[in-house]
Amino acid sequence: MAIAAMVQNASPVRKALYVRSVREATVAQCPTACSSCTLHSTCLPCGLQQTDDSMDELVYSRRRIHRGEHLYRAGDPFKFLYAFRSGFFKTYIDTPEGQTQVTAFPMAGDVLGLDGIETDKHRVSTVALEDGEVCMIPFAHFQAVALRSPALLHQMHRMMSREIMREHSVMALLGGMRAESRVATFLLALSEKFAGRGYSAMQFNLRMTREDIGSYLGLKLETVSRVLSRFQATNLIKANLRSIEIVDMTGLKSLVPEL
Amino acid sequence: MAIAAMVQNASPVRKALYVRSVREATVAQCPTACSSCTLHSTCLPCGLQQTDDSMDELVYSRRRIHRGEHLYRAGDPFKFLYAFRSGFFKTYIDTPEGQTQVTAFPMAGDVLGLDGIETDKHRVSTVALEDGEVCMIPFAHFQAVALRSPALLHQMHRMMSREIMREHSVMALLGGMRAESRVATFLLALSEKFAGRGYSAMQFNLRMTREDIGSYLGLKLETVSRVLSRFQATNLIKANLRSIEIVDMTGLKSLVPEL
DNA sequence: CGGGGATTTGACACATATCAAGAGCGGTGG
DNA sequence: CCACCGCTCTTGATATGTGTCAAATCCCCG
Repeated sequence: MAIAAMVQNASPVRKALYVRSVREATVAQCPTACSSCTLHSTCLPCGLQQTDDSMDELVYSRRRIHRGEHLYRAGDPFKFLYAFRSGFFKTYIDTPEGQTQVTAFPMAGDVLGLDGIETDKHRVSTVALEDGEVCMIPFAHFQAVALRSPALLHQMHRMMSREIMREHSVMALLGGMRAESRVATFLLALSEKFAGRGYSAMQFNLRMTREDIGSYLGLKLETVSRVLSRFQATNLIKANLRSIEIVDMTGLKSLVPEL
Repeated sequence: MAIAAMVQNASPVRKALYVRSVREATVAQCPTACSSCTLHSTCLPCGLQQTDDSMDELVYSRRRIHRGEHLYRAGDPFKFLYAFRSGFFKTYIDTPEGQTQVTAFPMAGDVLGLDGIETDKHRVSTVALEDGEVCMIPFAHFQAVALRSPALLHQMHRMMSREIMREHSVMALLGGMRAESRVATFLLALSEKFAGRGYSAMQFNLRMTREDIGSYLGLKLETVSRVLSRFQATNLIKANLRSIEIVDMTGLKSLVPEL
C-alpha cells in the first residue's frame, strides 16, 4: 500500500461520493478531511482550531473492516493510531491458557492503539463486531505533527489520561461490585455512549455476545444472561437477544453504587 | 542496596529557598540533579542522553512526606507530576458510599499524576504508607521542555502507555482469577518490583494492610489473610504479619495462570 | 503500660460458577 | 425456499468460593 500525499485532495465532492458509494470512496483514499469529518468533535483532533490545518495532515489512509476481521493482533508491530469512523469493536488480551479478557468495546469516535507505544508492539487484539471504517494515523508522523502543534499534543495526552481513568473505573467495577451492579453499569455506560453518538439512549442493539459481556465484567455468560432476565422480570428493561430497551432508567441507575 | 545510597542529602533548609528562575532554582533546590540521580534509569528522564541537560530543568522542588500524609487528594488541581525517590505509597479512588478502591502501590522510581491531565484535577488520592521523598515536576513546565526534547516526550508517552498496560493486567486479574491466583500474582509482582529496586526478591515487608491488598485485588481482607495462611501451610511462603518470605518461588508462580 | 487497630480463625450464608439440557436464531447449501 | 447445522442464549440443579459476622489474639504506638 502506497502511502503518498493524498490528503489535501479531500473535497466536499468526494464526501458526497462517499455517502452514495462507500466502496468507491474508499478506493479514493480520504474522502473526508478531519476538519470536515462529522466525528470531529469527539475524535482525536478535537480541540484544535478549524484554522489549524495540521489535523488534516494526520490521516493517510482509511480501512474498511468487516465483522470478525481483526484490525490488529497482540504482538503486531505498532505503527498506527486508529480512529474509528463507524462500526463496533472489542479489544481483548488472551492468556496462554486460552482464556481471553475483553478490555473495551470501542466504537465510532474512539481512538485506539495507544497501548502500543511502550513496546512498539500492540499488547491487545482488536476485532470488529460489526462492519466499520477506521482512519489510520501513522504514529511516527503523528508525533512529528504533534511537536509543531501543542494543542494536538495536549489532546493526545488528554486521551491517554482518559483511558487511564476509564480503566480505573473498570477496576473499581470489577473489584467491588456484584453482578447486578456490574451489568447495570455496563448497560448505562453503553446507553450513554450511544446517546453521545446521536443514537437512542433507551433502545439499542448489543453487538457483543453474552460471553464478551461476561469477560468484560468478570462474570460468566450464564450469570449475565440471568441478570438480564431478572432485570426484565422486574421491569427494568426489555431484553430480547441482542436487543435492549431500557424501561426504567432511574431504577437501573439505583443499582449502580455511584460514579 | 542502591536505594540506601541514593537517599536524601536533601535538607529541609534547602526547601525554604524558592523558585526564581528555572536554572537557578533547579541548582539551588535539588541536591541531586536528575542526571546524577541513582534512580535515573527507572525514572522519568530515562532514555535521555546524559548530555541532554533538559532533564535537569524539570524538578523545581522536592517534598518529604510522612506516613499517613496525602501527597494529593482526588479533586485537587493538577499541577505537578510526582517522581518518587523513596517511600511507599498507595493510590485509591473512593466512592460516595465510603468504599475505596486501591488502584496502585507506587514506590521509588515510579512517576505519578498523569491521571490528572484530562480534567486538570486529580482523580485519585495518593497517600504515603511509609515516609518518603518525592520530586515535584511542574506539568506546564514539563510540557514546555518536552516540546524541545522529543526523547523526553517519548519517554512520557511510554510511561502513560505502560500505565495503561498495567491496568489491563489488573483488569485481567480482577476479571478472571480466583483468590489464590490473585494473591500469588500480587506477591510475585511485588517481589519483582523490589528486586528491580535492588531489594531482595525473596524476603520483604509489606507496607500495606490486608484491607489495602484486598481492595486492590477485589477481595475481602479475611480472604487475603486466609490465602496467606494457606500459602504458609503449603510451604510456599513464610508470612508473619507484614513480613513475607517466599520459600517456593516456582510453586507460587505455578498458581499464576499467565505467562 | 494501656488501648486501638490489625490479623487470624471459625461458622455460616449467599452469590456466582459449574455442569447440563434444550430452545431459538441465523447463516449455508441443497 | 426449505432444511440443516452451529452458535448463542436461556434456564435449572448443584457445587463451591468468597463474603459476612463474630471473637480472640497480637502488635504497634502513644
